[in-house]
Amino acid sequence: MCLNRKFFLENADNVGKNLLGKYVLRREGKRVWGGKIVEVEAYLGRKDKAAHSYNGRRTKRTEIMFAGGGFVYMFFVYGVHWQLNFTAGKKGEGQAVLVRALEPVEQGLTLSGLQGATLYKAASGPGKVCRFLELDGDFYGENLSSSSKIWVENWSTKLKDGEIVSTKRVGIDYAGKWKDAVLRFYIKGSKSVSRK
DNA sequence: TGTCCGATATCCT
DNA sequence: GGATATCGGACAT
Repeated sequence: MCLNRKFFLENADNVGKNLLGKYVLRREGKRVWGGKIVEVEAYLGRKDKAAHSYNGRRTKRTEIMFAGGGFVYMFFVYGVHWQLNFTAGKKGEGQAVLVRALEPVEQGLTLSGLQGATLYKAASGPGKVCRFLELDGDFYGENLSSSSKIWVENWSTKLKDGEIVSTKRVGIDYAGKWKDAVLRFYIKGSKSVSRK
């Protein structure tokens, strides 16, 4: 079943944890592929110095963060990489969840001949997620639904607390006290997590 | 394990 | 016009 808007209306830390084990799917013509979400980070919006929406900053780029949960927020970093986020929370809050890593799926879905380490590392980082899913700025603002080119399927049972590892977020040294906030979550033991 | 650095969209002055 | 970025691959050590 495709996750609906309601799923994304909670705060980003809850949405992030709930997304672990769910499946991001992509469709391009007849080809359908995707992966299990195994690593995420939450950005809490206005109060969170690490978030692009910190202090309510609204620009062309951040605007979608304030639309409420359930939209795709794409942005570009380091001159090379796109990043996939899902907006979260209520309208005006500026919350989002960064999708940091996927385990590519094979069952009934097309995968282009990847196996072994190449397979489980194909989307083991936020930049690689976008390369694997063939996402770029054109997906900015996309509505997450099964009639779209990107959506999230709820194929798994809820994870137990013991299966989730929580840590600080990555690459946000500029964020003052917020750089130490425990808002990164990943599935314990997954080979596709970007770093231990 | 550590350092280096790409190549550009977006924001700021 | 200038600075910076929610990273990843390469190569040295």
